Amino acid sequence: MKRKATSRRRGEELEQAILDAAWAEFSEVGFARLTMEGVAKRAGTSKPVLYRRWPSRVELLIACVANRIPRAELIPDTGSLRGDLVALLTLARERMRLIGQGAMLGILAEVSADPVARNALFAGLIDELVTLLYAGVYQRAIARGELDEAHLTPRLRRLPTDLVRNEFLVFSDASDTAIDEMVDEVILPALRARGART
Amino acid sequence: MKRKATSRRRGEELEQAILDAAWAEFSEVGFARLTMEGVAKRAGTSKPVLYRRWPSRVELLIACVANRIPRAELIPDTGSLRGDLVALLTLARERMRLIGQGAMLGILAEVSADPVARNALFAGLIDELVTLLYAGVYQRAIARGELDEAHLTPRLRRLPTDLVRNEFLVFSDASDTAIDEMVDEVILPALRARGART
DNA sequence: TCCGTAAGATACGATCCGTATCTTCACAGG
DNA sequence: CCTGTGAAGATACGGATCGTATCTTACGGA
Repeated sequence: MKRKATSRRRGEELEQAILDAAWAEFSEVGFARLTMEGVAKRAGTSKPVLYRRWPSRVELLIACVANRIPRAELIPDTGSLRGDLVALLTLARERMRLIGQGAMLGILAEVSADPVARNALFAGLIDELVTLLYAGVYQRAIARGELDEAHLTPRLRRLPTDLVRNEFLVFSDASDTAIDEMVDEVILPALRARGART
Repeated sequence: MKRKATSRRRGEELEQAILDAAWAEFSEVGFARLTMEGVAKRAGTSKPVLYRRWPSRVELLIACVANRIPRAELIPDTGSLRGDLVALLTLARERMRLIGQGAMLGILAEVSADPVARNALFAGLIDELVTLLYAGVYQRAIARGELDEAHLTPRLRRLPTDLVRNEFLVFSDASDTAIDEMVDEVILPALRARGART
């Protein structure tokens, strides 16, 4: 990854190269062993260049992850609330697998004392799934007549993502079986109890 | 915290003094800034003594927390499954408040790559609440006739602790309102769906 | 062509991990 | 009461990595 002596990148090009290098380094050595020096070397640059853009290791990682996660995907319409829920939880799982348990925990831990970075993280990565769930899956179910707006308390809106996130943070993955359990034993019963017809 | 020159503690006495010092240090500077040297100094001993007992910083922390958390508490019999569930979730919250979000995330993060420490954590701190839930709350509900053994899938046994843990890990606390929501909007409906009479 | 700005290289202080080494004490067994 | 053993406690070390300071060099606009 050594760069030609007479080719010096700048601005956007350099920034993207660093983010790519950070992702590659992260994929290779994992969150815990990722170092600024390693990223710099892989990107063909040096630490001060990184610190000129991100104030700390964790902020670089957040930027790197936000840069890599596919944004605003659509949940396919499977024709039923149950199918859509399974699709959403599966999408959530794939995203979390991309990041990995160690990195999720590490980022959350390092961010838990810093309200600014915390808000950035939530706005960029955490709240989006809930929005997808509500604007896509739940709204479709309402259109189908399976759900009513009034059934959806804030807690029930968050429930699916809460369940899969917990599974991932504590048990490092969510199996297909686990997803089915969440949907059939928890989410759908909770919705039906408030009047959903599924 | 300097010790008298001619008084050398050993065995159990020394170990407890170290755990107390670790807890004091943790309460004062927090998880992220707790160092082995700081704990040793406060305990009036030195790092090698610590490393003779615990193989790493995180294992000392786990032992320290496990030592401080009140063990095998009883969930009061409130006369109903709902009341018992609220009591359990409240107890879980108090325990987590004692530890704090930062330390919970930090410990989970450091342990996520180390299966040995991971097992120590689960055996000492995580599984116990589920056992309390099952052996206490759920068994009483079965005796009352509110629940049947057959209603309790593994997922539903874990559900209450999963919910409150997620709340704490992501939002740093669980309010009374949040606990009520979990019980009334999620847990009880899920149990009723499988035949519980509550 | 020339100059300012940022890139890139290097070195540094600081912190903290986990270990090795060595001395000193407490307790047990004779 | 005396002495040997093993753990306690002090100190120092190598190694990693953080974030910063300093300096030279190239790019690109005027």
